[in-house]
Amino acid sequence: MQEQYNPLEIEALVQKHWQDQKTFEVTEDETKEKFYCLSMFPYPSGRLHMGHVRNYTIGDVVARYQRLQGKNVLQPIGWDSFGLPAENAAINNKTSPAPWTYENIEYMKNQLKLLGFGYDWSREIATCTPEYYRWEQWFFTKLYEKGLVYKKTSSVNWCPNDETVLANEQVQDGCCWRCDTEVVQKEIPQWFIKITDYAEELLNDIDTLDGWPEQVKAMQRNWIGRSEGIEMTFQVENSQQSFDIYTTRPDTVMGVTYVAIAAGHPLAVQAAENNPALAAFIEECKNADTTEAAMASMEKKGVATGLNAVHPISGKLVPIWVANFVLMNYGTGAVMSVPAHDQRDYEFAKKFGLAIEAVIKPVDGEVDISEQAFTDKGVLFNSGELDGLDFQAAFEAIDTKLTAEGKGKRQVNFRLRDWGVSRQRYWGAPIPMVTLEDGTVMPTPEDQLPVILPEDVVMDGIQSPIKADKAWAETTVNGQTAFRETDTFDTFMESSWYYARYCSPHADQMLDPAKANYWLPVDQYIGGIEHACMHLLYFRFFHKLLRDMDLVSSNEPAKQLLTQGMVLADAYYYTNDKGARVWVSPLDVVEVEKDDKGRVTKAIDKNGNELVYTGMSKMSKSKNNGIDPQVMVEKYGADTVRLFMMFASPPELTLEWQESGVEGAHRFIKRFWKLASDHIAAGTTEALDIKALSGSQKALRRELHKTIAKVSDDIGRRQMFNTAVAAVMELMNHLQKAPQESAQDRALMAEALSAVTRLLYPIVPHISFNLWKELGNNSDIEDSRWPEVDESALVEDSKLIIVQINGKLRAKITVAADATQEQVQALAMEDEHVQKHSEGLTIRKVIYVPGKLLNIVAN
RNA sequence: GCCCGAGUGGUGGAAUCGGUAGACACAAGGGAUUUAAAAUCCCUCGCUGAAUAAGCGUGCCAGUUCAAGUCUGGCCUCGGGUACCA
Repeated sequence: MQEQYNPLEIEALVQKHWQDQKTFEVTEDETKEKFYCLSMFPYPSGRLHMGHVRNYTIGDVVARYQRLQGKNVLQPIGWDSFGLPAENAAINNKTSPAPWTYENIEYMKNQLKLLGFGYDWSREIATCTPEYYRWEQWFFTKLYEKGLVYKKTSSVNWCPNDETVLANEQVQDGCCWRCDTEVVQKEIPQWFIKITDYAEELLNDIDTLDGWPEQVKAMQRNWIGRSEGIEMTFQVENSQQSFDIYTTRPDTVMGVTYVAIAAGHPLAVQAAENNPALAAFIEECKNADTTEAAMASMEKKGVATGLNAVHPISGKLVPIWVANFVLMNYGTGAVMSVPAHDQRDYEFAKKFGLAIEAVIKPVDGEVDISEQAFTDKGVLFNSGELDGLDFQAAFEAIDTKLTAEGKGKRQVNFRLRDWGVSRQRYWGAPIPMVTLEDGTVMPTPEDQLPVILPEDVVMDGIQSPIKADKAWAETTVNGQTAFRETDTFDTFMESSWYYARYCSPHADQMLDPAKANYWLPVDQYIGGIEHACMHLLYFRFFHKLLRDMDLVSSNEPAKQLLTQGMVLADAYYYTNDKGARVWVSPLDVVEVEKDDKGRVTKAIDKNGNELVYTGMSKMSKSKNNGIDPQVMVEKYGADTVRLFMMFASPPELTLEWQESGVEGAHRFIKRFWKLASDHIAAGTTEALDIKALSGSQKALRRELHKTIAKVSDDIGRRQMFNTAVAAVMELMNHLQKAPQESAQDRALMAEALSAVTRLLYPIVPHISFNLWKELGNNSDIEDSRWPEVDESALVEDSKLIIVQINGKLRAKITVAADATQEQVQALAMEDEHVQKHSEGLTIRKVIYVPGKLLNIVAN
């Protein structure tokens, strides 16, 4: 074996071996326990970034660990290849989205292979191919037949100059990013899937997701947002018209002093006919940014309609206002306003001089609303026959009264809204719906599926090619001329079921239920925390839809979920002669001076510019601080990059890219290589005789087996790969110092190297593959088993006890493993520091944590 | 705004169920080896302090406890999401 560690040579050979042997191709095998390990598939943006490397290294570590547990491990990969960036890139590069996407896939596929991920490449899928999206189209038509799909108008960002729909991302400060024209909201018909029909189940089943982080479950619960309240009807004064409102605080209803309706509400539109000020306000609201964040933080504005509503209980008249914070397409488009008990209503009432009437007071006190609203629950007053009731009693009483009078009813509401899947873009799966000449709207007949998206198109940068080409939409259905839908699906559609398609990627149906039920649910899913609500909810929703179509039998798609943090890097800039900041890649920084605390005081780039260091920030194009994984792999090898990624921080936290840390990881691998190669060069070893070991040999073997136990727990249960690596580093420090004089010294080293090779295998598979063979094993490390802990090696005959006086550390004493509390306490009292600090004090209490700690409480 | 996280030495982080704060690394400083350099190896390394004495120390302010980085309440700062970026 070579004395010098040469990663690029080893890695190429091992990768070729895996490819030739199809090491990671798997089939259903009922004799083995299965393990489905899935990382969120990448968008083929061009090159792999460090976020991908982190995500896929975590997945590969889990998959390889599980394989050594003897499981039948499926680890697939594919491409989430529809989406907006391809359209922008196509326009910039004067090409079309399809070739740009396919070239990126080829390039990134090679990059994944260079990192040595153990994927079953025979299952690779790309969502932009008709072989994939045809089944999505088919599934959508089935959902339509089941009544889970409907069409309604909904607003989109509209650029009046380009006459095109813009994504939220394409709206900057309320203007079009391309032409800077002010963006307006436009109502257009769009397709929706009834995710709200599954809201209750999606919420309840969160409780079954034991392997999901509490953080994600909490976010999903809040996102679905179940609430119990009362929907009640307000009559319009002197009119047959009425409108509904929903409230979760019916106890405050007697404090309603006005109602607010959305600008798009029919009553508002009607009232505006003879009210130019109101009409102008409604027009203004149309152009407002409708994202939730913008809605919540904008200035609250309103205009009175001049109409009054009749309070459903008191019969009093309250004014109807149009307010910019009430949304037409959320809830009923109208809200009751109780300024005394809702802070937003309070501020609105103060601003516009509306009445504020307190009707709730604390159980044991008076209510003070001179500064702000009183929003806690309490006891009703100023509420006629409801006076004295608490929240729950008031809720019941109001429900009973309104139900009897037909003016309202108890209702459960969800914050969750139905899923709008229509996009007015080209690079997506065409929505398989047609409109016949006679106006009938229906799904594309099954024998006309897939509706293929033409790939040979010219992008004009404004209109979708399938909208521009009028001939594309024309077809014949039921003997009539028909026109295809030219909108495409939201790309969340593709990413909602790819995990299931991987189980039978070439099936001539959406999925093969037998295969899907062998592999599903996913045992470990890994991806970014940013997907907590949207993707991960659609993913769960689709699984339930598949179940209700008898395609899968489980209720949830993934048992265990790991959400990894972002990757950050140093960012530097200098200011050029025009006063603009020029961001310099950390790789181009050639000279860094640090003070004696290690803080950056000066940095110079390769062109001699003096730089300003701004600390760590998310790797991004704008700060030019993205580190290309490929450059790092070429410099240090894939194993080093993988090791650094796993060691630098726990998977859920952000990771800071430090090249010095990468060098540290590289040094460790070289030490590992040298330890093994020195051992191998010294010749064969004899069998280990456990009974014959000396005290120091026993101690070393205890370290080895403690490490095996720790790494198994860290990787298998805790998913703390950083501490697993630290534990092996610690062991390696011991091994390097261990004498290699006797035959048993060498036998112990052989046991240790065999174990360490397998402990590190999931993280650094190439070097481990190589050393495993060099250590004399005939079969591949992939066919080996994870090392086992020898419990007898862990037994210790003495223990370290921490001695505290009044909770402060005063001594550390070593006692026999079977020492009693009395013996420990007696030994502790002999200690010089313990005596000094307890002098003149009376012992009040002694707390003993067996084998760990003794705390003497004295004064 | 709302929902969810995070905050520990010069730096990344460790402390798993309330029990030694700083494992393992990086950086820095010192030394060995070398003609020299690289590589490698050894030592020091939270703060104050002469100290292997003592005190202080986990974003801030309170609290619970024999004991708090960890639990409770209230803040501050940073990050993710907020329904058409993926």
